[in-house]
Formats: sequence, structure tokens, C-alpha cells
Amino acid sequence: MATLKELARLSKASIRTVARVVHRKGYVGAKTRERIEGAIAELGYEPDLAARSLRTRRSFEIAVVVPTADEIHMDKLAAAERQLRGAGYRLRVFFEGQGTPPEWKALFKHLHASKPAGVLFLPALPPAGLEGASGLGKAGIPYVLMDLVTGNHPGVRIDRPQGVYEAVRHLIASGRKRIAFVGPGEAQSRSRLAGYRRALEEAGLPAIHLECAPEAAEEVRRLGRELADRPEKIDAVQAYTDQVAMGLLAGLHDAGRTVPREIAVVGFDDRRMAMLAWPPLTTVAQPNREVGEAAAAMLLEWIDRGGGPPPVESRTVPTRLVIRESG
Amino acid sequence: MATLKELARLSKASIRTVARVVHRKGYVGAKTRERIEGAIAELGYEPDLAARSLRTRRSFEIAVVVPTADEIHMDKLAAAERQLRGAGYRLRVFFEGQGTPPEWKALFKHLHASKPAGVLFLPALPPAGLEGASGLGKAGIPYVLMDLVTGNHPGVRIDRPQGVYEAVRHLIASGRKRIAFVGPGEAQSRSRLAGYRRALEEAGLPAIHLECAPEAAEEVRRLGRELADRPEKIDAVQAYTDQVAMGLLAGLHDAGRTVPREIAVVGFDDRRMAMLAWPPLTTVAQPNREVGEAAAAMLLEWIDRGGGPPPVESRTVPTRLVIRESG
DNA sequence: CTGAAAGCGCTTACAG
DNA sequence: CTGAAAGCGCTTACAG
Repeated sequence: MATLKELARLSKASIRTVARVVHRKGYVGAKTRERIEGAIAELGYEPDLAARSLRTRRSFEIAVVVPTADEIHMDKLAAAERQLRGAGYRLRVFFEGQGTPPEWKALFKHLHASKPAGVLFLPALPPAGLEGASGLGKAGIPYVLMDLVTGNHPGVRIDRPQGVYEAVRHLIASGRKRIAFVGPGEAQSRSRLAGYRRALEEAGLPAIHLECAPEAAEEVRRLGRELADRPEKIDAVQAYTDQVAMGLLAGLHDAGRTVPREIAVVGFDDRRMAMLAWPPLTTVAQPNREVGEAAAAMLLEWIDRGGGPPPVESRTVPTRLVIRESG
Repeated sequence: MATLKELARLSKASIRTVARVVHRKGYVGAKTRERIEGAIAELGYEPDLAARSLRTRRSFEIAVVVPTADEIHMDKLAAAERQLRGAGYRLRVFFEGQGTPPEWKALFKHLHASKPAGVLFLPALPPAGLEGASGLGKAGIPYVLMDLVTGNHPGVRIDRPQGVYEAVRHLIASGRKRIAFVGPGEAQSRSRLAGYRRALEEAGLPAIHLECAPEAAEEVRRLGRELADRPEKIDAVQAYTDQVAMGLLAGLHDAGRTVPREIAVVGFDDRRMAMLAWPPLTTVAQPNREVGEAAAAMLLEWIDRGGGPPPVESRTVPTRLVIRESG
């Protein structure tokens, strides 16, 4: 690969001057500049990032910690990468806790030692990861959480209450009166429950929280089978995720119920499968692209400030109700 | 961060000797070694990769090109990363062609210039990417395709014919006689069709290829609606992907058909949603972990050989029939 | 077996 | 405005 030295020789200028052109700063005589730019194009020069980081002691690497590699999170990451790449950074990914138990200690030790320009944490980061993230911040390594749920971290807040609020309002507007929320317990469902309860309260309708483990497909399906026979006379469900919604649909179909005529079902996430469900799922879409772009922007801003204290504000991005056929 | 120099000072040895301990090669006196190892632990030394690659002119980066970031491909990548990380390499990801049109030229220019230790290509790589990959190989940069479909490339071949063969055999064994294949045209479906046709021929049953664009959800659903009324009297379907299978299921349900009683449906991929379909989808599972591990192994092997010509052999990994309720 | 030294490509304070 | 030079941390051929 071409080096500054070769560039200098070819264009009969000093390394110093070539560097000026490469960095687009400092005055360089018009003719000299022209020669140098010609040489850059001719040799296809790209600066050696290893040398640059060795010299400047800064890195152009953004480390990305990926606790779960599902499509909605990868869409967020793809959007972030676009921005970050444009700003001259590269993404280095660490899958952690998939297939093998996570080794947070080793990972954070490595991150502290390799000093990336910044770190991006994808959802769903467990407590051990959250703690490690704080440690990075204290050590002056900027970081951003792609899904800020709780605690005092720089991150992007996905406005779940608002999306769920809209979804439940939509159910109410279409005449539903006994709307259940199906998902995990209070702690994990907090933000969705907030929107759910607000909509119901405004309409003077009762809240019905049916708990289930969202990953337990069989359990969710069974719940769906029994849903229509429950004493609460449920006529609609806001599910915790699309996956829960799909499990409920399966159970409802098992029991011979018609969706949405007897029971409406609304999901959350808008995965690609949502439109393939039967009936196609009405759901609250996560704004993956906006999340990625907002996270990238926050991280770049903190990096450009040269480390220091974390940004005070987190950004909140809205969710969006997507109406299909299930509710 | 600690440097070799500090380590040398702390352990009263020369840099050369410290380097020996770090690299675990060459003889070092027992006492010296002990002092040095103590110092390494105490300072939490991790070598500076920028300096190392600047000096050795080799990189410890594996570039990963990601044309589509869906969960099954990310599972493959996660498995590969585990192996590669263990061997001292880091993954640098490039999402290409998601959200913005792909810029293959710029990407490959960058890859040639930055000389990663190797490059991993995830499915589904379009022709422009394939061509660029060959170019890397010719320039001495090892690469592996995670899903080798066609052409002469080092890569992992997913044994689709065998999985589809098993699936169709399973359908035949359960009494199906008019088994259709639903998916895109000959070229794209070739490997699946091979397994499909072999099973049918062996049983003396007719092949029925119904074409559809796998991404066109509405079209697939319509096809599903009309499936049972077709002159071919179809009683089972092998779908191109789980997504096609789900679309067909939706259409079949629209038309009031019972699955699998009237028509059995088998998918391909075993996405996480497959078990959430109604009825839960019988499908052919891609061996994501094995694919990732095989790809990593091939890449490491080529890297260790120090570039040169590509490995002659591609590896083939088997697929696996997962029987649920839809067929 | 171990030490002193050169040099990878870059950036940048210092001269001229 | 532009040139010569030092040094980032590492590896490694060369001495001793």
C-alpha cells in the first residue's frame, strides 16, 4: 500500500505537506496541492490506521457489544454503522453470551486495555454489562446504550409507553372493553404497562395483567388457548412482544377462536414475521433506524468532546402503531 | 496502558526477554520468567495491537461483510466470532446495502487498502460482492463465503438438497402424494429443488413447482388461498423458506383449510418464529453454528498458510429436519 | 541465553 | 509556507 513517503516522492513535496493535504488543513500552494492530489488518486492512497492510532494514541474503532443478535437489534446496528463509518470509524463487534456463557470480566478488561474510541451496547444488556458500561465511562471511554431502560446512562430511550398507549387507544376506539396485557412481571414490563394503563384509565376501563415468560412458547400458547374462557371475558390483548402475540394467536386458533372478531391481538416490535402471522399482526414498531442513528450521533458527540463526563441527556425516539389485521 | 518497556523496568529484564514471555516462545530462565509473569498480571498488560500490526505488517482483524442482517445469519456470525476471538482475531463488520444502496467498489477498495487478515462474507452475497471476493483472493487476502451456492470459491456449503430430501421423504411417509414446491425460479431454488425432485422420483410421484417471489408477502398469501383449489390437488408443500411457509399458512387459513390435515406445509431455515407459527412449523434447520465454525476454521487455516492460493475444498455441513405440527 | 537498536507509517512541535 | 526529525509500542535480526 502507498505510504506518505511514496506520495511525497511522487509529488515532489515533503511528507509534512502531503499530510496537510490528506488532512485537509493548513495552507498548501495550489500547484503543490494539485500534484499531491494527483498522486493520492494515482496510488489509491488510504492512510494506515494502525500507524495513525499508534502515533495519536487514539483509536478509530467503535466496539459493539451484542448480547442478542436478533434482526431488530441488528437493524439498529446497521443504521449506526452507516453514520459511524461516514465519520471515519469502524465497528468491532463482540457477541457476548450467545452459545457460551458471557465472560463480562474478560470483555471489559479487554475494552479498558484496547481503548476503543467508544463503545455501543445493544439491547438486551444484563446487569453485569450495565455495570461494566459505567466503568468504561468512569475511565473516560465514551459509551452509549442503544436501549436505555433504567438507570443513569447515556443512551437512547425508546418511547414504549407512547406506542402502547396509541395501540390500546386504537383497541378502545374499535370497541374493545376488556383489554389484557400479556407479558412478564411488573419490573420487565414497566414501560409498556405505563402506556397500557394510561389509555385504560382515561377510558375508565379495567387493567388486566396476565403474566407469562415471553420466551416460553408452549406456556404462551397454552395461555392463548385458555384466554377466551377466562372469567375476565377478555376481548383484546396487548402482547409484550410480537413473539408473545404469535404464541397467543396459535393458542387462540387451537381453541377455535377468531382473531380479531372475538379477540384482537396487538404485538410489539414489528419484526419481519409480524406481517406473515395469521392474521397479519397489528403491532407497535420500534424505530430501529432512528435508534441507531441517535445512538451514533450521541456517541460521536461525546467522542468529539474528548471524553470527559457523559452527556446529560438521553434521547427519546417515538414508536409507531402499525395497523394490520389482528386488531 | 502498560507497555513492554514498563514491564521490562518492573521485572528488571530486557524488552526482548519480556517479549519472549508474552509470545510464549524461546527460552527464558525460570526466575526471570516468574518476575515477568508477575509484572504482566500486576499491570494487566495487553499488547498494543496497533503497534503490533504496524510492526509486523499484519493485521488481526477479520473483516465481515454483511449483506443482510437477519437472525439466522447473525447466529452463524456469532459462532464464527467465538472461534476467531479465541485465535486472537477481532471482527470488523461492514453492513453493505441495508438502508442505502451498496457501494461495493468503495468497500473493496477499502478492504484492499486496509489489508485485513481475512474476510468473511455472510449470505446472501450478490454477484458484485462475489466478484469482489475473488479479487481479494487474487490479492492474497484470504476469504471465505459463509454460504457457498455457486462458483469456485472457498466457502461453506449448506447441504440443502439433503435436508429437503429428508423433509419430502417425511411427507411421503406420512401419506402425501401431491407435494408442491413453492419458491422462486429454477436458478434460485436449484439446490432445494434437487432434494425435492430426488425424493419424488424415488417414490414415483410428480413434481409441481409453483413459482413466487419469496419476499412478496401478499403474493404468497394469495397463492396459499388458492392452493387447495388448484387442479393439481396438492396435499403438501415444501416451501422455499419459513417466510414463504408462513405466508402460505396465512392464505390456507384464509381459505378455511386445515393444516396439516388437508395440506401439510414444511418450511426451510428454522427461524425463531417457526415454532411460533400456527401450527408450529415443521422445517429444515440450517446448522448455523456449524456453518460459522466451519467458516472460521477454513479462514484460519488459509491465514495460517500465509495467504497463497485458496483452499481447494469447500466444506459441506448437513441440514436437519425438525418435525413440529405443520407437516 | 539475553541486550541494544532499527524501523513499521504516521503526526506534530520545532526550525528555517 | 514548508522541511527535517522525533517518537508512539512493538518485533526481530544482530551482537555479545
